[in-house]
Amino acid sequence: MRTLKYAILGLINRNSMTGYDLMKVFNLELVNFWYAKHSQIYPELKKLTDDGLITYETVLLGDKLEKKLYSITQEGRKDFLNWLAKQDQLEPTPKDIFRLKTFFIESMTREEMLKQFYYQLDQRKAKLKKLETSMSQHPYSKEISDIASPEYGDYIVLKGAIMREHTYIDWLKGCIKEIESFTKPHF
Amino acid sequence: MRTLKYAILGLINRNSMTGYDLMKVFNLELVNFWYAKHSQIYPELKKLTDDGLITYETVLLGDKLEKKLYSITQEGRKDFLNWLAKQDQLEPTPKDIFRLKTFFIESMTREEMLKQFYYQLDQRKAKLKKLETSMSQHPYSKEISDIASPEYGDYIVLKGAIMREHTYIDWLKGCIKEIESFTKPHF
DNA sequence: CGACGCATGTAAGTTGTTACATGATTAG
DNA sequence: CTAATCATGTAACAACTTACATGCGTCG
Repeated sequence: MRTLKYAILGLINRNSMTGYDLMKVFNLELVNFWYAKHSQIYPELKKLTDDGLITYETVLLGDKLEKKLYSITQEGRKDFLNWLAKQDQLEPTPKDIFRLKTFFIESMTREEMLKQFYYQLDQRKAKLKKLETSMSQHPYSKEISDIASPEYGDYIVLKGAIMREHTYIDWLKGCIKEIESFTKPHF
Repeated sequence: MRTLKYAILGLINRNSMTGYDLMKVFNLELVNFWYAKHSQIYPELKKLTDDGLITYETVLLGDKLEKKLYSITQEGRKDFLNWLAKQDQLEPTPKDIFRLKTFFIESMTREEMLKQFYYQLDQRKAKLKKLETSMSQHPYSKEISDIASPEYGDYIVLKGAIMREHTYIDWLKGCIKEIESFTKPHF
């Protein structure tokens, strides 16, 4: 589906940036729905340049360090907007190792089960806290300005990530409660 | 992480089965958290056999059709249980093309946005309906019998899938409401 | 001057998808 | 008889990860 291609085009369409910038944006801002290592980004940038969807100018940082500042071309923007407007079938449900382990729960002892669930719960809570911190610092959450601004996109996906994390936590808590009610019930 | 390996070991640990059976289980029962095509399953079965984690006996279906019925070995079970008990760090958040498109929402017109969101909503509702049908037919939902049965694992992951789908739908509805309130507000 | 961050790339390997390829069995 | 399902595999490709590899800039 070439999703990385369009993620890169979309970001460069927002602002001209370098491969290094892209890497940071992916792994800090977009990490809740897309990401890529630099080893995947640089070859893709080369490909997109060859295809005429982006161009770059070399910029000096200090005396020697060269960086490539990429901009989108007309053709690139057209390709991106076309992808964006396309209606997609639902993707397959994302894979989830912890849910897979949960499926096999009958092969664990109750202690193991609970240890697993509590460990997940701790980590999920920490993740949620980070997301809520981001939200509290987000400009859009303070003042609903314009639905056509890039900040609005940031804002609603962040809201979605928080909701998703809440639900995962609720599921974990429900499982724990149920398992514990079976562990020490008859007294 | 060799997750496919352990998914296969876990399933064969539950019941001896063929590659074809595995394919069906992945794409019908486990599809909400793991899946694989037959082109990935058959080579993996070969590998696991070579590594002594599973064995097979050839069974005839009719006069000629040979199928390989795989069973787990002691070594395989040990490997599987070891994986199951291992505490994992949180995986990276699953990728989601629709959330990515939502992030780029400022490059869409309001009509396009809404068209996208409503289309997603329809599909998600249909998916939820299917999940709820599965749940209503699930033996465990009728009579909470034993937490140590395989059905319990089935049941709680299905419950989790329903919760996840509900939340996705709530998010979509929230976005639609917000966008519509901006589309026709000042009259 | 040392640590950390900026900056860009390649190589090897794993995982997963799509397509190619074949043939038997069963239900209507 | 024919379509759907059962059954097993390989080949080519795409996507992604981990490791290798190098060098500059800045802050303390």
